[in-house]
Amino acid sequence: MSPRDTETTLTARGIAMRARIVDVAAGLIYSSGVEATSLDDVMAASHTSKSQLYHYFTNKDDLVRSVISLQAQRTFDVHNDHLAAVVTMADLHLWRDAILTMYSGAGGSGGCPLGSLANEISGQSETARVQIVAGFEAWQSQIVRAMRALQANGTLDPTIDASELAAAVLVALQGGLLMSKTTKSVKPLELAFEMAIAHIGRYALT
Amino acid sequence: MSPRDTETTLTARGIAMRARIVDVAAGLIYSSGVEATSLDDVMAASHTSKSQLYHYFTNKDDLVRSVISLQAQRTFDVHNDHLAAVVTMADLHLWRDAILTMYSGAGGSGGCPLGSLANEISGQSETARVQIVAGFEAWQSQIVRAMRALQANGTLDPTIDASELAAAVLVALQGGLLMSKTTKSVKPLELAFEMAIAHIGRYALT
DNA sequence: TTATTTCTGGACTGTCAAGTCCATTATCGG
DNA sequence: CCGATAATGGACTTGACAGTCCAGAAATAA
Repeated sequence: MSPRDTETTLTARGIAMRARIVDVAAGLIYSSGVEATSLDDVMAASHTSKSQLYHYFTNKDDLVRSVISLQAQRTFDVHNDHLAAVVTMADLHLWRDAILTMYSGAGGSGGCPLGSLANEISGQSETARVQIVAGFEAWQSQIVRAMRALQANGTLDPTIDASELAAAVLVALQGGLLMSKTTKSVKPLELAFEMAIAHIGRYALT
Repeated sequence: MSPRDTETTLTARGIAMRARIVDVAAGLIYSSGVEATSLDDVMAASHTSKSQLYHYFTNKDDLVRSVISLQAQRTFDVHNDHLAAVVTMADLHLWRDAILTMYSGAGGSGGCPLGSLANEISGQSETARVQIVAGFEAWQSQIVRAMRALQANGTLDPTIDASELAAAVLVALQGGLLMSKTTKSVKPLELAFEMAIAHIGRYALT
């Protein structure tokens, strides 16, 4: 899948080096954006040379693609830890609390890694856009699974569209994360969760 | 307020020229972002020369500040047309329909001009961030006014915090606009409105 | 050991972008 | 009409950045 595959074979050391570069690049891009992050920045922060970057990646776009994959995976993992075992409405609040703590603890939210990328390059690169949409869909499918679980055990109205409900929840979170990043306050994200969970609660069976 | 003020005085022609440059720059930045829009791009699209840009603006940041002001004002005006005279819940649906039509008509949403700017530069320039936050607050105050109107005429529970409710609505819209831009579909924005209005509806008095 | 391949260092190139400078043309006030 | 000032054209400088190239170090397999 990756352009690298046809070039060389990576050793264990190479795999680790590559992962470190992607990790560092993801951090820089998260805080400064794709355009504002130069390869020189990545080199300096990861203590690597230009040859290394072009040994592991065909160009900057390739590196960015890897960063998107990493952020999508990380996002998936974080939410999966809390959404996978949802059986009651209270579990949704636990999920909310965990995410809220995570973002407030990190000294003011820096926004959603995936959302930031979406905003910046979904209009520039179609392949990147598709890749990010896939990340969102994976995330959304986790929420769908949680909704279906609630429907299955009689907590939630089984006639409503779990997919649309999940999409709305994701929309709320994205808005909350963007506004929290902008206002440097966790409040918007809190309001987003409250609204999203209340939205789900509208279809709760007593 | 603007850095230009201390330099020269603008004639009517100069004011028009300056406005045209800001307008063109706003369009380019809206579709490509701040970093990806060069002054050469602005020159080409507005048929101006470099001297003109530096005659009307001290530097690129100054131009960007003007673009932010313009977009904040435009956003304010668009929503004001529909929110200023809200007296019933049905008026909120008219507002939703108008905005939805506006974004779907433009061949796939390009996102919120203010939200896109917020995402890209709120982490880079503190002054820009503050300026954008002010734009959001003005927008939010329109929603607050609409909520207060509904509370005043007995449509909405007067004990709830109109400010928090408005903030949640704004969060939903931002999320919807971002997701619509990313997925190239109006659906997320529709879901955002539906959720936001339902959220308001929870506090409606029968 | 030795041949082969991966991995790394860093100098170098070409391009593009921001910002400067100066000359020239339009416009305005008196 | 005529100085002063605003408005414009465009060449030029400087720096940053993506991408190239080649030489050498390290590891791997036989």
